[in-house]
Amino acid sequence: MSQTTVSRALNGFPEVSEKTRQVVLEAAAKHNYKPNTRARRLATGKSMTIGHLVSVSKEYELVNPIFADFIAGASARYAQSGYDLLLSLVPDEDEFTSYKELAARSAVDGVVVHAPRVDEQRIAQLNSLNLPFVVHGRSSNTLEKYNWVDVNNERSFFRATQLLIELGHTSIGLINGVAGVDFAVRRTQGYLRALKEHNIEPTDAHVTHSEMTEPNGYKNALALLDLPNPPTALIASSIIMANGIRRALDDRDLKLGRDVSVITHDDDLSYFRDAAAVPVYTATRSSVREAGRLSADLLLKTIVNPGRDPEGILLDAELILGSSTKPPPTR
Amino acid sequence: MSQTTVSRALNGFPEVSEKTRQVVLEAAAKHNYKPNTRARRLATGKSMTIGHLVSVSKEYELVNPIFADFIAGASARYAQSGYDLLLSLVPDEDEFTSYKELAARSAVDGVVVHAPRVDEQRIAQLNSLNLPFVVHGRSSNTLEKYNWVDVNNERSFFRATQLLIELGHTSIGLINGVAGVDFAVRRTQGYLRALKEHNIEPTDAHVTHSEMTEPNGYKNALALLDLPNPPTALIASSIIMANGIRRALDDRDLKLGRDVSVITHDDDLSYFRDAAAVPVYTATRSSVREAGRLSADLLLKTIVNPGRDPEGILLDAELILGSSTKPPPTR
DNA sequence: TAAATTTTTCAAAGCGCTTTGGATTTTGTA
DNA sequence: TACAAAATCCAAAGCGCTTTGAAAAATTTA
Repeated sequence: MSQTTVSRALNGFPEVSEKTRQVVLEAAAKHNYKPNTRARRLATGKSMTIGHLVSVSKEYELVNPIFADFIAGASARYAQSGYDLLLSLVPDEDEFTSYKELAARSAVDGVVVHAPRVDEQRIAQLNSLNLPFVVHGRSSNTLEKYNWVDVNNERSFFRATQLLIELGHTSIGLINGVAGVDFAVRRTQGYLRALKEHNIEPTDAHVTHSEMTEPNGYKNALALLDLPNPPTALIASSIIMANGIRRALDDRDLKLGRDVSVITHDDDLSYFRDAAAVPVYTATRSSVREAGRLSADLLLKTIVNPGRDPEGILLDAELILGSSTKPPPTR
Repeated sequence: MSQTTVSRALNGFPEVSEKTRQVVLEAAAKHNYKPNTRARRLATGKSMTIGHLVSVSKEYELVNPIFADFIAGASARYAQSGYDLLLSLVPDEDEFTSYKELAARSAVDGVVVHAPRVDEQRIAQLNSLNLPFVVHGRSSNTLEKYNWVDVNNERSFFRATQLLIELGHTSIGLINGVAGVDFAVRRTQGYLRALKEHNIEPTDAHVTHSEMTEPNGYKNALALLDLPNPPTALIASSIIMANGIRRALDDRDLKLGRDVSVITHDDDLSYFRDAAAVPVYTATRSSVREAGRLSADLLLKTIVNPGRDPEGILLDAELILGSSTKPPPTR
């Protein structure tokens, strides 16, 4: 039997009879034959690989656990479609160099951009490279067309803030992600809009920005709690920070919910799933794993059909009522 | 100039003069030329790719944040040596199928095995595939030779338990990882050995096994705290569980350290780094990122030199004294 | 200067597949 | 049965590199 026939049988072409296909498939199964990835990729001109570049700040070497869940969602889709996932952690200053290198050596068919900034350069750069990509998040200050999957951060944090105000809180802290990263900016916007709509004067010192680690949640919560007029409620950008906030409250002998209300954004991380009947945290919840799935779908669609117009998918976070929010304590 | 010369110039062969090499390098840099990965891999017969298969329990779809840090450590080494990292999340029941497939289609030059069980099948299977691999952890019940990088779990937990006993605790709970996973078994062994050496009768109900999530830390801590004779100290297998334990103590109006002592294993995760002058948690600390680096080194060495005898690297966790351990409260 | 040696270059083969275009076989129709 | 059409198969080319083995150029030695 010729090589051609075998190749066609395995790749599901119609030019081969069902009978021979069966013979081929059986023989392949028997000898555990799988077409050599390297040869196949060269012959087809496709890499069948999606690149995820996770930028790591050189100084701190942080890897956000959120990536793990996002990638878990995406990975399943890639596998379904026969794609491999190439993961690369790169120092953030030369992330574009890495994209360019991947494109130049034809190592990937598409890439996912994580954590875009408000004024993200990578988007225009990738468009100029002609490498299909999807952004997890958005970039407010760009006119480029691009694929993205994002949560409605502004609206979520508006609602969260509003909820606290309606409970009677007038002094609300925001423990946000790194300044300049798009989602953090939008969250601050939502927070400020809610304050404004209720005629509450915002206080600069009530908003903190940092990597969303547990220690930073702790540190920033302490900073806010130790203010002369401490906020009675805190909004956190990550459930990991919320864990740090709990620790800070502990240190000050304050009780979460009773003394200080907390709302957190909840990415529904698999190791922090808040699935109790009454959730522990009142939260704006949106599964980052689902975002990973959707991003993968979008990217694969774009790769298969390169002419496709870029698309944006906006997810709405649910506002989940838990036991971490109460009216402020009466003095 | 011939293709041969260019190839040799770029790949650093000595047969090309320094002058022509410079010309080639400049031209390549100018046009951002990088040899096509697909063609190069076919020609060389190497995949220049390391596979990380992370098994995901189908039921819960959990992705342990520990992987993120481990992979971060490994990734840097791969990049240095020109290797790509292929990440694949697979349902745990068919993990070997995935290894076999990767090997059959020559997609990777080596793989990393995560979270081996006491009676791990994958090790013998991989040896039979002749695919270089390194295990993060060990497998007690196998006679196979294999590369591994592990922490001295037995000793660490022995020391942790001993410390608590010396502080005066006689009732100590262990909130461990999933039963049957090698590291969890060894930790239990260390814990039991310390109890035995101090003539403390172990109590079955004082040891819990589960995925090391925050909710499980909470749940298991509550279960222990609500026992008729609750332990006065807890040992946790992960700092994420320790966060759950803190929440459980909170719920019972107990103070960490003062009312209940806690020691946790601390993988030095980047989002949970306990770097205060006086660490929050007394902990057995060992950087999982460093383990990732060492694993990568070991694997790359094995790939370059296939005849190499398998090697094991045993890391010793430091016992870090923090503020979460005190003598038991006097009644 | 000529021969021997070393350095530098190159044409061509080959990596293991997919795909093209044509040949062969089978099936359907008159 | 004979022919056209459809189904099935195959030989060979090509994917973009690396590597081999040999040729050409440069250098050294006699």
